[in-house]
Formats: sequence, structure tokens, C-alpha cells
Amino acid sequence: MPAIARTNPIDQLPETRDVRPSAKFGIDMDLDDEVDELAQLSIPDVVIRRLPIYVRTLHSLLEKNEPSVSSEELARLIGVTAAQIRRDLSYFGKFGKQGKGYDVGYLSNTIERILKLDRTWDMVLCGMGKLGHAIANYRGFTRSSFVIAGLFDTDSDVVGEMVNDMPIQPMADLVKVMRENHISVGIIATPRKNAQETADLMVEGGVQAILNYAPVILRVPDHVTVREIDPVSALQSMSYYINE
Amino acid sequence: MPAIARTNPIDQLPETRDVRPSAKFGIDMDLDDEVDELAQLSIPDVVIRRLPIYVRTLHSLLEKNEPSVSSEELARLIGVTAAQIRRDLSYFGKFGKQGKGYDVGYLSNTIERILKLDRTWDMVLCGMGKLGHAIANYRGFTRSSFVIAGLFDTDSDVVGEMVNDMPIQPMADLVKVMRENHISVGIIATPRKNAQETADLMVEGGVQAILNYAPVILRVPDHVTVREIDPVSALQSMSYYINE
DNA sequence: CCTTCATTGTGACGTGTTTCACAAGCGAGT
DNA sequence: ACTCGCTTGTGAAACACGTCACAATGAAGG
Ligand SMILES: NC(=O)c1ccc[n+]([C@@H]2O[C@H](COP(=O)([O-])OP(=O)(O)OC[C@H]3O[C@@H](n4cnc5c(N)ncnc54)[C@H](O)[C@@H]3O)[C@@H](O)[C@H]2O)c1
Ligand SMILES: NC(=O)c1ccc[n+]([C@@H]2O[C@H](COP(=O)([O-])OP(=O)(O)OC[C@H]3O[C@@H](n4cnc5c(N)ncnc54)[C@H](O)[C@@H]3O)[C@@H](O)[C@H]2O)c1
Repeated sequence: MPAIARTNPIDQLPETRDVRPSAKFGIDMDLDDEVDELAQLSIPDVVIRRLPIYVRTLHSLLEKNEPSVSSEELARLIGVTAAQIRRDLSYFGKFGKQGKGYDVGYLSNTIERILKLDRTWDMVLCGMGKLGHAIANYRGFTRSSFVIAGLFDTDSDVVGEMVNDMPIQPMADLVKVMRENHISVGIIATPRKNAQETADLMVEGGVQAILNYAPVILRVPDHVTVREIDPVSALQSMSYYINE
Repeated sequence: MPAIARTNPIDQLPETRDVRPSAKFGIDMDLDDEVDELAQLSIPDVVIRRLPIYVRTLHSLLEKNEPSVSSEELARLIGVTAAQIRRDLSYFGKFGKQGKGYDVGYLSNTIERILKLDRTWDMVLCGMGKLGHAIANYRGFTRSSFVIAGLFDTDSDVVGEMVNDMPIQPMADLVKVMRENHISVGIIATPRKNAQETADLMVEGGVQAILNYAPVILRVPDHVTVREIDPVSALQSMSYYINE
């Protein structure tokens, strides 16, 4: 059950499980408070999950050369309340100016720093079937701090094949490659039945975040975050609301 | 902002927006309570989103020929607490037996009825680029009450192409096709910039549930449920928790 | 420098969700 | 028929999260 923490399974679906003390206050502390270094605040995972949307929306404002934005306007764009945005941001500090709002570029950079998006994360991708190929060729990740750095499969027929300029490697090498390259993010695109064993290997390799496309709940240690991508569950929960 | 209700945007990410009075108690009432037909209970969307996982897990128990299961064991399999499962189910009625647990087949059927999965839902899929092709060929949907019944794109170069035995149709026909065939579920796989206009057309066609793969928050009327599939946001929120 | 205006950041409050804990009920065994 | 052990269903309590509402404050303009 610790595995469920911060996980989309019951989450993408269910939704909001967060067994552990949530998150620790991780941004650089303001200088004024030297005493409280250990008094870390626990930030709700709900809040963390909203931050990427804030970033995305701020980026679209940047493209339009908007210099600043009020919580009111940002809220309208995103579809939440202004109070929620202000509250969310207040977990991390004070970034706005009264009467003015938030500087778009500054806020966007700040949230990216909070989320540790001001760097690149290498990822391994396991399971190079149809979905794995699609993911490996997807351009959307690179634009967002994440880079697929290794492709893996058990099937000797596909091992060696080049996909998007990278060779598919045997699963036997996964742990070694992850350790040698300090890779802490993994994507699982194997069949359902092999997902758990794949997750176990990733854990052995030092994974800290897993994006799981297989329709199973993964059992992982507490320090590993899992998010599920599960369109079928999404559809199945929506059908409840359809009339007639 | 009503558009956000029950939506994964801030939800898959953010996570748990639910502006409206949630859901109405929709399962057939037990015969004993004739008075309260109008006293409909509002069921939290969180609960609804967990139900597909319950169903999935029950199916895997069925495969193993387990005749019954306790909330304790089910909870262990799913990674939630037993109390949560019992509470969730109690929104809909009493399905277990003291000392025994739940009949796997019966509970699974019951939840499927609640979610309206005891029938087939036709879907339209808009945007037949790389992702659209992958979705159209994905076999996972059919196993789960959802069937892609129409493919649409604006690009005249791809219109007419056969994908998985279905022709890609022009977007101009979308509304007509949806209405004539009473299709109430849509999948959006268009570029980001065209997602809102596509959603608008689906609404015109009578859509009630949209699965949105484009990274934008859609604005839709209150009676439409939207769920986002957004792996990038999922990764971006997980990176917050990665140490070093 | 003072006034006005807009908008933040946050206590206090309210609602929603989860967990606790236990009386009630079923079934097996005697 | 009675007892025992197990497990449900659910009030009540705890906790988490979202919203209200307003004092505080920066900026702009006189
Ligand atoms: N979430 C989504 O959007 C989505 C979409 C499509 C598929 N899926 C899921 O993704 C998974 C893969 O789907 P697919 O259509 O690509 O299937 P597929 O059968 O085409 O590919 C599976 C691949 O995984 C490899 N594999 C098997 N065991 C492995 C292991 N232990 N380690 C590494 N690789 C292993 C196989 O050799 C194969 O290449 C399935 O679980 C499916 O349900 C999810
Ligand atoms: N969520 C995910 O897992 C995921 C994965 C990959 C891509 N995406 C997103 O899905 C979308 C499509 O990605 P892709 O790689 O297939 O892009 P693509 O460019 O290959 O395909 C887009 C298709 O949409 C069509 N289109 C454009 N405007 C349209 C309109 N108004 N109505 C109908 N069709 C229209 C285009 O003709 C094209 O065929 C993008 O928004 C991308 O960000 C999401």
C-alpha cells in the first residue's frame, strides 16, 4: 500500500491517494529563517500535481508576451479558483505583487525550479512493442525536461533494432545501464503481466519515478513515485456520468 | 470553470477538481425504499474514479477462480485501506456478507452496472496523426465496453485512408455522424491548438464524455465530463519528489 | 507625499474524504 | 440451537483540502 502513495492508479482513477506525509518543502529557504531548516512543511500532492498545469499556462502567456498575470486571470485560464492558485503558491513563498499580479516569466521559472524542471532528466523505457515505439518517437517529452536515454525489451527479435536513433537493449542490461548513468526515471510499456517484474528491476537500478502505462497497480518502495496512464479507467469512470 | 468538474486536467495533474455536486445516485433503488426516490445521494467523483480499479482487480480474481474476497484482501491487492473500499461500496448499497466477504462475480457485475459498463459505448476519434493511428489500432478499448466507431481528421491527405478497417472521415461530417449514431463519447488526439474547436464540435454532436490527449484545458458545458491523458504533466509532477 | 486602486497572502472557516472502531450478522463447527 | 470467529456496514472523529474575506501592500497618478 505504500506503493500507492502519489500514484495515479487509484488516482488517475481513484484519484488522490497520498499515504505518506506528502511532500517535503524543498525549495531553497529564504535567508531570513535560519532556525527552521528542519521545520520542513509537507506540501499536499494535489498541489504538486497542479503545478505543471500552471507552468504550461504561464508558457502560453509568455508566448503572447503578457508581462504579468493576476491570480484571477490565471484561474480563469486554467479553470480553478483564484484563491486556490494563491493558496497553492503560498506553500512555496511569495511571488506576486499586490495590485499587479505575478510576473509571468519569473513565476514560470520559479515553479519550474520547484518542480526541478530546470534541468534534464534521463529516462529508460521498457517494453518496445507498439506503445513503446510510439513513446520513443514522441517529441513531446524532450520539450519538457525529460529525455529517453535507453530502450529495453526482453524479446531478442527486437533487441538491436534502432528506434529514433537508439538501439533497443536487452533487459538484462537495464540495471547496469541505470546505475552507470544515474537514471532515476523509468517508463513501463510492457504487457500487464510483466509490469511488476519490470518495476522491480527499475527499483534495483535506482529508479525514483515511474510512469506506468500497464494496467496494474505496481508495488514499489516508499521512495518511488508512480503515476499511471490509464485511458481505459478514465473512460470507464466517465461512463458513470453519461445519461441514457 | 464548470468545464473543470470531474476533469483530469487539474486532476490528472492538479487532480481533484469537482465543482458540481458530484454525481447523482444512479443505481436502481432497492425496492424497500419507495419514499426516497428523489432523495438522491451525491457520490464523490473520487469514489467513481476508483471503481474501474476495483473492477479490474475483481476480474483478475475471477481469472484465478476465487469465489469470494474480503475488503481486507481486495484492499491489499489494490493498495488502499479496507475501510475505504467498504465505504466506497456503501455509497451504492450492501454487497457483502459478514464473515465471508464479497462474491467476486457478483460484486464485479454490480460495479460494472453502476458504471454502466454492461453495454457498449461507441466513440469518435478526432485527429488521425501518429497518436490517432496508435489509438485506433489499440486493442485494449474493445475489451472494456468502448468501441471506436468513427475516425475523423481535417487533413484531406489522410481522409479516406483505411485504419483498422475504418475509413478516416472529414471533420465536416463529425456532428452529423455523432447525432445519427447517438455517439456520446469522443477522443481528442488533435494538435493542442485545435483541441478546443474539436471539443466544441463534439459538444454540438452531443458528446457527454471526452478523453483528451491534447495538453490543454478544455472548456465544455457542465453536462460533459472530460478526463485528460497527460504523461508530460505526470512526469513533471513526479520530478518534484526525486532526490538529487 | 498622499490617495486610490488592484491584487496579494493568509487566518478562519467550511466542505469533502479518509480512517477508526465497533455493533450486527453470517456461517461453520459442535 | 448455541458459540465463535470473521468480516461487513457505518456513525463519529480525524484529517485534508478548498474557499471566503479582508488587512496589508505595491504601483500609479496627482
Ligand atoms: N496506457 C495506454 O495509453 C496504453 C496504450 C496502449 C497500450 N497500453 C499498455 O501498454 C502495454 C504494452 O502495449 P503494446 O500494445 O505495446 O503491447 P505489445 O505486445 O505490442 O508490446 C509489449 C512489448 O513488451 C515486451 N516485453 C515483454 N515482457 C517484457 C519484460 N519483462 N521486460 C521488457 N519488455 C518486455 C515485449 O517483447 C513487447 O515488445 C500493455 O500493458 C498495454 O495494456 C497502454
Ligand atoms: N497524451 C499523450 O499520451 C500524447 C502522446 C502523443 C501525443 N499527444 C498529443 O496528441 C496530439 C496529437 O499528437 P500527434 O503526434 O498524433 O500529432 P500529429 O501532428 O501527428 O497529428 C495530428 C493530427 O490531427 C489532425 N488535425 C489537425 N487539426 C484538426 C482538427 N481541427 N480536427 C481534426 N483533426 C485535426 C492533423 O491533420 C493530424 O493528422 C498532440 O496534441 C500531442 O501533444 C499526446
